[in-house]
Amino acid sequence: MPQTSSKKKISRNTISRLSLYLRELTRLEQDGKKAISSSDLAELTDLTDTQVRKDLSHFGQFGISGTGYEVSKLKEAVRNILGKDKVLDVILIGAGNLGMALLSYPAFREQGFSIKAAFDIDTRKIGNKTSEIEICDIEKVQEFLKKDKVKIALLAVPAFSAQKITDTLVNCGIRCILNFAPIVLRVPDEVVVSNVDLSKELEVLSYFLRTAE
Amino acid sequence: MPQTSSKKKISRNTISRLSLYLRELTRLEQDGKKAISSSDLAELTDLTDTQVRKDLSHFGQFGISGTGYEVSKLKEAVRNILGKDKVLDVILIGAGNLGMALLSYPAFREQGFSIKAAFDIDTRKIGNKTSEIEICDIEKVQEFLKKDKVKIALLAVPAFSAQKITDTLVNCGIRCILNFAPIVLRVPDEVVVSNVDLSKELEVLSYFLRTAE
DNA sequence: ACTTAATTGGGAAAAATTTCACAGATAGCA
DNA sequence: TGCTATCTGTGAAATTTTTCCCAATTAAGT
Ligand SMILES: NC(=O)c1ccc[n+]([C@@H]2O[C@H](COP(=O)([O-])OP(=O)(O)OC[C@H]3O[C@@H](n4cnc5c(N)ncnc54)[C@H](O)[C@@H]3O)[C@@H](O)[C@H]2O)c1
Ligand SMILES: NC(=O)c1ccc[n+]([C@@H]2O[C@H](COP(=O)([O-])OP(=O)(O)OC[C@H]3O[C@@H](n4cnc5c(N)ncnc54)[C@H](O)[C@@H]3O)[C@@H](O)[C@H]2O)c1
Repeated sequence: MPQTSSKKKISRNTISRLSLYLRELTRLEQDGKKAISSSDLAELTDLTDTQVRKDLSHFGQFGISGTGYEVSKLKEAVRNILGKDKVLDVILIGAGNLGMALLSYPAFREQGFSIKAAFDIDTRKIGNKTSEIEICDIEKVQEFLKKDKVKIALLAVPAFSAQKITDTLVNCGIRCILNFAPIVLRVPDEVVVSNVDLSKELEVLSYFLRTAE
Repeated sequence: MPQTSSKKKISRNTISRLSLYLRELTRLEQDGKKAISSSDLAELTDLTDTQVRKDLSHFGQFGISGTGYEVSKLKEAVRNILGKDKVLDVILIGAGNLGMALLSYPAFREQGFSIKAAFDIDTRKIGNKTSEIEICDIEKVQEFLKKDKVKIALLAVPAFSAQKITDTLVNCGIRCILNFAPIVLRVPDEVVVSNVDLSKELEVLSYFLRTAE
């Protein structure tokens, strides 16, 4: 309702596709490519040229009729749309098998995400250090968020404790959660959750495998 | 075009939601709940009651007017729709940080997925054993798939080698790929790919964080 | 047996998303 | 300069997805 900005609402799928464009544009720039057409970008992302143009058109005009898009200019534009002009700080909750994989994934930092802190409840893990990040006691997360206004949390704890932690995080100012636990989190309207649900993905594959036969 | 089965095409999103229903129904059954209404199931999955009923209606009539759904009956029905009446065999390609997390995740087996084999190219990893699964030389994957007709692969290799491995896997009969590498895979029409793209998810959160301000 | 309340299934309407189609812009070349 | 190729941006149309709505069904209470 209080849509502060003047823009119309953009769907999550549109934003997901922008992320794909950004990835390809980054590669193209590294490869020294100067210009690209919507149909070539569509080819790279397995979409259609009109889809590409329509997606971009929600945010402005970035191309030149007859010529296409300048790679580095479009890349910057998409980066800005996605809010990647600044480094994006995140915290990690749960340094188990999955959490540790996330912590030691160098591409996050390269892509402008910075894991500022990691928290766990297991005393055997607290104090360990990986990739410059020390794992802290989950009890300290409240205190941490009072000082460091991180807005995004990666949630990699077991399902049974995910909701409780979520409530704490939201209370401490977390506004976005990337949730790996197989549970539908309850959050206030202003908090955004993305779910990474591997069982769901496998079941989708299972369904299509079955129906293809 | 050659739509073998008589059914109309069901969207991926519908199937994703069925997976959510299945998860909740499984919990409800474990908790001893006998019956549930579409609106209660919607509440649990953060959807609407009409969405739940419409999704199910594509596959038959599972409820009783005025009463709702019998939990165990609906659970079985959804399980069958998703092809989970049989154990689903998968292989893992790439036993790095992420691959090892997948390998040691017990919930997959509990949910009817079975990792039959794991493959890597790194000689330091080949021969190691985790959760009863020995990591094999990737060179052996072709041979393995000749004997074991596994149809689903979890692909957790670096992006630069993902396409090449994919071509091999598809040649050897793999029909579904759960891809963790940040790349759009090229596959023939009959092969289904699901992408788990964490950077994409984070960028979606970044966008919504920015626009919420 | 009758009434009331709850609930499904599915056609119809509404909303959202994708695709179509084309005017207008640009570059290359004769 | 004029012609042709190409390509964008965007309303309009088509398609897909979601929501609305209600007749029909069931259970429970009186
Ligand atoms: N590992 C996988 O491949 C995989 C796949 C799909 C989904 N998941 C999901 O991801 C989540 C994490 O999986 P995992 O394999 O890393 O599990 P894990 O058990 O290895 O790690 C969970 C970690 O969370 C910590 N923890 C528990 N309660 C906590 C709390 N209240 N506060 C802070 N930390 C807490 C534990 O000490 C542990 O270190 C789970 O919800 C799991 O279902 C994992
Ligand atoms: N770790 C994360 O948190 C994370 C997050 C997002 C995406 N990803 C993606 O998931 C994939 C795996 O990530 P990771 O962190 O496990 O990387 P990793 O480097 O730890 O592991 C990759 C593994 O693949 C193996 N490999 C390389 N080429 C191979 C080949 N041709 N055949 C078989 N095995 C091969 C390597 O030996 C290594 O063991 C990557 O594409 C990465 O971009 C990882």
